[in-house]
Amino acid sequence: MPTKKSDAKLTLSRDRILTEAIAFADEFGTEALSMRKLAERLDVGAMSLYRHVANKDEMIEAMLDVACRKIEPPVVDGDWQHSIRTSSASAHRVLLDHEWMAGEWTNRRPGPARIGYMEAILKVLTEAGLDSSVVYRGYHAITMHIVGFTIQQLSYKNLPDGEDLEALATEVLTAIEGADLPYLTAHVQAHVAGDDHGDEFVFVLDLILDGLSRASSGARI
Amino acid sequence: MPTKKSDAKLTLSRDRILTEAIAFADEFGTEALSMRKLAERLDVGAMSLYRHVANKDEMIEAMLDVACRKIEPPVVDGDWQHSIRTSSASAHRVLLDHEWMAGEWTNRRPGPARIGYMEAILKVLTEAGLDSSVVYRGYHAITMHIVGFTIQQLSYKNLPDGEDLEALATEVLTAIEGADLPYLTAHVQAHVAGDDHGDEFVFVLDLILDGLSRASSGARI
DNA sequence: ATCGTAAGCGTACGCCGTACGCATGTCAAC
DNA sequence: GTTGACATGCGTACGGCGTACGCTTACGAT
Repeated sequence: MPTKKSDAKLTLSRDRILTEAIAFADEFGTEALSMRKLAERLDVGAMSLYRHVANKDEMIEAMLDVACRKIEPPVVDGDWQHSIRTSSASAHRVLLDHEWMAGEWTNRRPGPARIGYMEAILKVLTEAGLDSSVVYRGYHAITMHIVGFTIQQLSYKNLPDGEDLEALATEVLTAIEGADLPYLTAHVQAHVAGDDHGDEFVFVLDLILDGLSRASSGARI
Repeated sequence: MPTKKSDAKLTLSRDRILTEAIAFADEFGTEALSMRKLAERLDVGAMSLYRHVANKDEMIEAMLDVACRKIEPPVVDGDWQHSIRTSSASAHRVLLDHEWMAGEWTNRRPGPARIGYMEAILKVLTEAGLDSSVVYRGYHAITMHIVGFTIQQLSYKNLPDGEDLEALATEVLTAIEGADLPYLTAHVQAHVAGDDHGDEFVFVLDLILDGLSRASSGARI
């Protein structure tokens, strides 16, 4: 036990814990993340972590919020649709960089960074002059699209090549015997053949944005 | 230990296990569900369950699929939008009846029932004459909306009265000091005041459906 | 030199999922 | 009726988990 402590790691800190926890989750997923293993990575005892985080749940919420800071929120400028598109692309990118985020996003309470992001979206939609009911609903449609699309996308991307077909075959066999699923088969093949998921993402997003602007000037509600 | 065994519970079976597990999850959530507690409810030893389910994950997937059977899939008739709307309302209802479902939906592999549901949606969209790329994207947009909307809806409905405001206040204080969040505040108040969530659900769904039919005949892609 | 305080950590408790192998009830074959 | 195969239920135990509790140590202020 050295008297001077500067021999090895820097002193433990909340930031260091969260950074390492995010790196761990990026590599192995939040399911595999345990306080003991995280502490080992940081060369400290497990209980030392609890000086800086309240408990595991609070830590994961904090991880989520730290990662959320990397999302560029939309800004109010002339073209609200462009602004939302740009910010959504950023969010999509971040969710793909940290594959554990999308799953946690739907289950955890928002922290400061995510609250700021929510506020920014609502502000842009409101300042764009959309009807308040359209703002209200549009916010949900946009955020749901970002997270939902990413989740679906990640669920397809586990296997390197055309091994989705194997997965599909398994599913077909598991399903009602003798049932063939022509439409699903075509859908999965489209997924396997599909080159550019970014465009898929923007396609549906634009569909939502167009619908919002139309709904706002129209007579609906 | 009685020689005759018909004195108490019927014999254990996969169906009985899944039914009880679903009831448990409905009441306490999947997070609180443990094999030991489930076994206790069924008046059996914990390890007995493993004669009928491979492990906990497989059991939860099976629970999800059993619950999925309650969703009425869309049928091919004259009005594809009406058919999708009706089926989506059914799915929405089921997801609200079993609050644990939406969270698991995004994280688990689909079983037979859910595969059948997927197939039915794809069939309806295809038979409606939509362009194949629109089918492909529309499927995602629709299913994402159903699950995503329900998740958001459930996250707001935990507190009985206007206690959302308390939650918001906490969040505001947690966020950057001195930052006020006028747009978010308005949004939450709209949520609290909002009477009919069913209409919100249909509003965004219609927005998607309209966009799909427009995208199909239009020049996009 | 002393002491208050905060940071790190060792131990232990009560959960969890589940591997393993034994006990028991059922039923077919003789 | 006996036997043996087989499916079903279960008791024990292992390793891992989150974390409560209280001790040790380092260090800055006095």
